[in-house]
Amino acid sequence: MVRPRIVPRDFYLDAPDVVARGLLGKLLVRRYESGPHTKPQRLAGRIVEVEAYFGVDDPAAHTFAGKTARNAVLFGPPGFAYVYFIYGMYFCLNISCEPDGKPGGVLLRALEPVEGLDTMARLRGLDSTAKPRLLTSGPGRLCQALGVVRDTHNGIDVTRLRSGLHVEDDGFVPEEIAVSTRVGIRKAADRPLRFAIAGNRFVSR
DNA sequence: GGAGCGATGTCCT
DNA sequence: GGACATCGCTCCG
Repeated sequence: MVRPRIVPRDFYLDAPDVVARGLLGKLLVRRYESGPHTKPQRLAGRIVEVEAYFGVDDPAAHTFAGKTARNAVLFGPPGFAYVYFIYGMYFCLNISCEPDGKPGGVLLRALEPVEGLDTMARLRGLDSTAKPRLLTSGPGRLCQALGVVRDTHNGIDVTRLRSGLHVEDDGFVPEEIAVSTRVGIRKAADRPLRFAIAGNRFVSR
């Protein structure tokens, strides 16, 4: 392992499938403050499952029908969080990629929890003895475990420490990447754009 | 352990 | 009005 370093904006300039593969093994880190007088805590998980969404020629992408108020972040510069509300209950987190003006993003689907598991369990409404797998295996679950919500996090820069949500590289490199089709979509459901660390227990489903 | 299904808010057709 | 990049519960094997 290397001294952890924040993943720079250049990393996110590439096409969604390239960025998606590259994100596997990186750490998603949240600086979480439970109250005004408590000191911030690090919540961190290793990214083990992602999906790529192309901007224009991908019918499954939120950006397929053009720019709207909701998806504007995906049309902006790379390295920003796109958080949206789904099924009336959950949030999902993407990171924008491609140059400014060209839409594209990567959905984070599962983490292997690394730091702050107790707090993650509490935020998920689970007992601290709950199986770690229930904390962050799934796009809605990982947002809940890290306290990621749209009001606070949509549009923030994940290449800045002060954002409170960033991605860092500690040198971990996955041995093998498993490729499959994306989960939970109807359109373009046959495209091989889901990537996961092969054999990792924290991959969803 | 897996299929089926209801909950529930926001956005665009 | 319908679809939705989900989850957790029930029921069945």
